[in-house]
Amino acid sequence: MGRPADPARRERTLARATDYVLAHGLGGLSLRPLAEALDTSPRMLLYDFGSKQELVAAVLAEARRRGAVRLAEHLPPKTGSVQERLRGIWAWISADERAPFVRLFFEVHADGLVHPENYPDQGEAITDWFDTLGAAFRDVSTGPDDTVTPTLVMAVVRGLLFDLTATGDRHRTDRALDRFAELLKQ
Amino acid sequence: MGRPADPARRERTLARATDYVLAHGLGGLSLRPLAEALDTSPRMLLYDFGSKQELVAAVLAEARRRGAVRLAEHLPPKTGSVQERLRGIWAWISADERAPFVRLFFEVHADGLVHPENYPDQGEAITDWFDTLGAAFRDVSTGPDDTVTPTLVMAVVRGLLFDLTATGDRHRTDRALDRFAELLKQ
DNA sequence: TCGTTGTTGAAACAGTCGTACCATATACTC
DNA sequence: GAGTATATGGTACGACTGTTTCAACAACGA
Repeated sequence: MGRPADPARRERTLARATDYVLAHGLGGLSLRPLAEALDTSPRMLLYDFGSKQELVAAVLAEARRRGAVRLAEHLPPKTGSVQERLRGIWAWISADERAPFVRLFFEVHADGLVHPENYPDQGEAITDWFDTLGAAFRDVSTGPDDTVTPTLVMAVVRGLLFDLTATGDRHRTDRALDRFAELLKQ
Repeated sequence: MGRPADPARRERTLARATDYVLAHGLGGLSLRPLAEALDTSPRMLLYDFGSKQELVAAVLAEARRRGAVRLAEHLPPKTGSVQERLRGIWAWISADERAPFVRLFFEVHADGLVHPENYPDQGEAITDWFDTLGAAFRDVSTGPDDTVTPTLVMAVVRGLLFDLTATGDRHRTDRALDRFAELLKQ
């Protein structure tokens, strides 16, 4: 009895809110401008998500879900040399289309350093790449439980992403990755 | 004639404000709490710095100045193997005492990605390590103008710092750096 | 039609923000 | 003392924040 609930509205809003956050960042996020960009009202955002904090949590979960999907779509190729695979990962993650994700990634990390209490699973966001990467670089690992190789590979990727996003120097960062690939081969 | 100006007050305030920002981060910085912690008033902060934006700029400049001094005090030892030098840099930069600097570093970078217009010299903060590092790792460089080696070394350090600050896993990150040092030696 | 449940708008609340204005106090020269 | 420049307190403004409150409307079953 009574009017039927419309769960699709929340999903629609969540999707568009995630777009908005990816485009504008988390830092200055405010309900009123967000609502206006989404053709809704702060009233409805709170109605659907309870509070701003819960909305942000939902948006971050959605962003991570999207990232995982995109990654799964891309990673399959396990063929080729170590260099080719490494270059493939770098080319993908450093492409302009990934820039909003990368930006949000860095923003969340930085905010997590100041307010760790808001990000109870910050560590997982780092280490959950390891299963995937460990498999992709099994031939240069020291063993099946080797976490050091994925750690180093991801550190290089993240460090170069940091450099690239700050300096915009594509040529230099590309060459540094090539250099690392050569070192790894030996 | 008239009351003499007291430039020392501004300097004192700047020093304490920098301490405060290093302790509390840039994100939620607000004049009133800052002033209270510094035993002054928002009125005086604006009197000395003109605006919040200029205050922040002054604080960031001061923080960078301090970091450069600390680095200069530490780096001199150019002796030892590549591994020893690399481990020395890592041990120093990843020490707990450097945590506030590292945190602010990541925070500024993330904010710079969202508001590039506020950080006209973001790139320099990355590349001005190169002269120092290029000299320190000359023996593994391909030439005197090699920017690839410093780029890769700093990427590893920053990437592992990212990992360490997010996961707190000292053991794994230390071992990853050792692994990189071995690769670099060959 | 009525009761019930979900949805939505408008407005207000209590708070914080950076900043400006106005008066006053302080420390100096003459 | 007067004159003058710096230093400071107090206060208020206008714009914003997340959130709440109250009312109305919409869609359904009985």
